[in-house]
Amino acid sequence: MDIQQLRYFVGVAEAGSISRAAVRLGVSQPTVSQQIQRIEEHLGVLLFDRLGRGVSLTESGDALLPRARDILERMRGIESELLAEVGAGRGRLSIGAIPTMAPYMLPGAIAGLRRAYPECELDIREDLTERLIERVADGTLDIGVMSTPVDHPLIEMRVVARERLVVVASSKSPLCDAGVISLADLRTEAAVTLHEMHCLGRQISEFCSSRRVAGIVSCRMTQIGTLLEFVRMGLGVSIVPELVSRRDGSKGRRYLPFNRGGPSREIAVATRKGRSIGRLASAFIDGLRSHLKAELG
Amino acid sequence: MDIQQLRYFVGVAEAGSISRAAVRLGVSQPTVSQQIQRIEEHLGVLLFDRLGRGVSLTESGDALLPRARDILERMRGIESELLAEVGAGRGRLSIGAIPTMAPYMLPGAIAGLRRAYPECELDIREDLTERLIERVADGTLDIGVMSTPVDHPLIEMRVVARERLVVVASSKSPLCDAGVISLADLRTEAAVTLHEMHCLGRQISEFCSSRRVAGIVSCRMTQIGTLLEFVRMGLGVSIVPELVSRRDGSKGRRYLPFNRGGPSREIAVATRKGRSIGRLASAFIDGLRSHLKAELG
DNA sequence: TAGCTTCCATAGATTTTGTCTATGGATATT
DNA sequence: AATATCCATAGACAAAATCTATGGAAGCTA
Repeated sequence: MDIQQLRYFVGVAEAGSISRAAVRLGVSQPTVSQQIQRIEEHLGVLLFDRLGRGVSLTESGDALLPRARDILERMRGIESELLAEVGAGRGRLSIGAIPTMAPYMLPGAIAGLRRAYPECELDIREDLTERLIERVADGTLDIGVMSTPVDHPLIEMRVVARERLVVVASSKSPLCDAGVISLADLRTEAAVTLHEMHCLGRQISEFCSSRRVAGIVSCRMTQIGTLLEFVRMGLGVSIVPELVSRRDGSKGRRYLPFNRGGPSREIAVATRKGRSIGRLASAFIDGLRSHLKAELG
Repeated sequence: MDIQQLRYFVGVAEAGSISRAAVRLGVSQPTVSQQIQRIEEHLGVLLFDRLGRGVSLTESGDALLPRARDILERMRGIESELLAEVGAGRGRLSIGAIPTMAPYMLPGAIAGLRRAYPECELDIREDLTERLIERVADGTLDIGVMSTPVDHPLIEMRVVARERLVVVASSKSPLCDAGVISLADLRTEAAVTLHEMHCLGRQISEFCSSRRVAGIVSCRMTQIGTLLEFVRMGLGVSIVPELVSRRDGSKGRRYLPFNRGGPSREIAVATRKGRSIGRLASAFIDGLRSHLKAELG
């Protein structure tokens, strides 16, 4: 049984006549006759009594009518509701971010998303780059927020911003007097760095070694928060992303920019290659980009 | 958009792959590909991302899936539910009967109907033959219970029984001694008869005049009940249908059959010509027929 | 009652649509 | 790098929906 046939059936029931229904439906009378016959044959019951002057529903036809109307109604509703629903951003978006970005970027980006699509469901996950890449590749995550470079055949990367790295030191440190840091300043400082399980940790150590800045590394932390505590206690200086400073209300630390050619990292969004970007995902990326633009200039 | 297309869509969504879905659905892979494309074109959105290794739902596809499932479910349900509903006799049956039959026949016939189809809705109406015929002809009534003859181009009559008419007299009447009445007996009796607005009234008066029995008609009643009261009070004898006697618990009256060649009336069911007889209507007619057979022999 | 109109069903032609086979290009898998 | 898998396209074929033309039955009108 076919949608078209149901349409004809309802048409005939409402018109009370096959030929009148045919006119309304914009087809020829035999067409309607034949399709009605086909439904009747398919169901094995007569749906209309042919009365010479039009037709009238039989008991079975009467039972079918509301169901047919219902289905047609739903079919009609599909398109508009579908677009409305997608447009309203109902639906789920799963986002992953690396630990050195999540706390500093997601809240701002998500605030923008929620403003545009209040009804969306979000699923947030924090994990290391490699794990995030796997999840995006296998479809578990829609979006991964991380740093470049990432090389995976199934992953497409979109760079949304660049974030400078800055030096953080105890307020009592003599480095603070300079106001601006040059690479040479760091050679003599004790340093507290992030563990290399984090891509940020690797980026910093690569940067330092490439510039021949082999500071005295005393500790490898797994969280930026811990790192900051060590710095405050004067156990060394460190290098952290610029956004960390925006969030730090403590008086015990000072953040010092590099003078020029200082290190930075790219903030990028990873998606599954070939997969279309939904409106939610798209809105999130936009929100992230504009949030970072506002914060980082 | 087509049911078949929705079926393919759901199939692909469940299989996660067009070719696997094609196998499950028992059609070729290009068939499914093409129909999916057709829906996408029709809706103007992509429903699947082609990932090289199978496909996966887009945001829009995800929104469509539950609706598509819903519609398919309802389509699948139509046939079985329809037959079940009609089979269960859910639905309405409107019955009309003439006043000289309704109280004596409908209760018994309807009892049988309700036993078979407890869920049916009944709409009972009592009216004179002419009015009933109109209602049946225009479809307001499904069934009319009345007596022959009826001649109307849109009405089909089914005789279901024949009912003898009997004489009713006061217990004190000398007629009671005979036990069986001959026509000659009536010539000398005062008679109370039914108004000729009732077909029964006309039938009786025709019968009498054709047999040259011109009784002394003292009154024309519009209800059999009233008639019986007059008889009990000894104001005359009357002729009533046999079934009336079955219902009469009073000691004040006696019912006396005619000896032979006595009057009778046909009990018939009127339906709209060309209109199919539903299960409820059919069950009612059967119930009426068997009830009358039991009561009248 | 005769004639006209309306209405539905049927038949055959035509077009549209659904489906198939064959094939090519793109993407994983070994 | 070779192979296998998967989806898209093209062309052929078959099924179906639809159309026009026509016939028969039933109401309406004079």
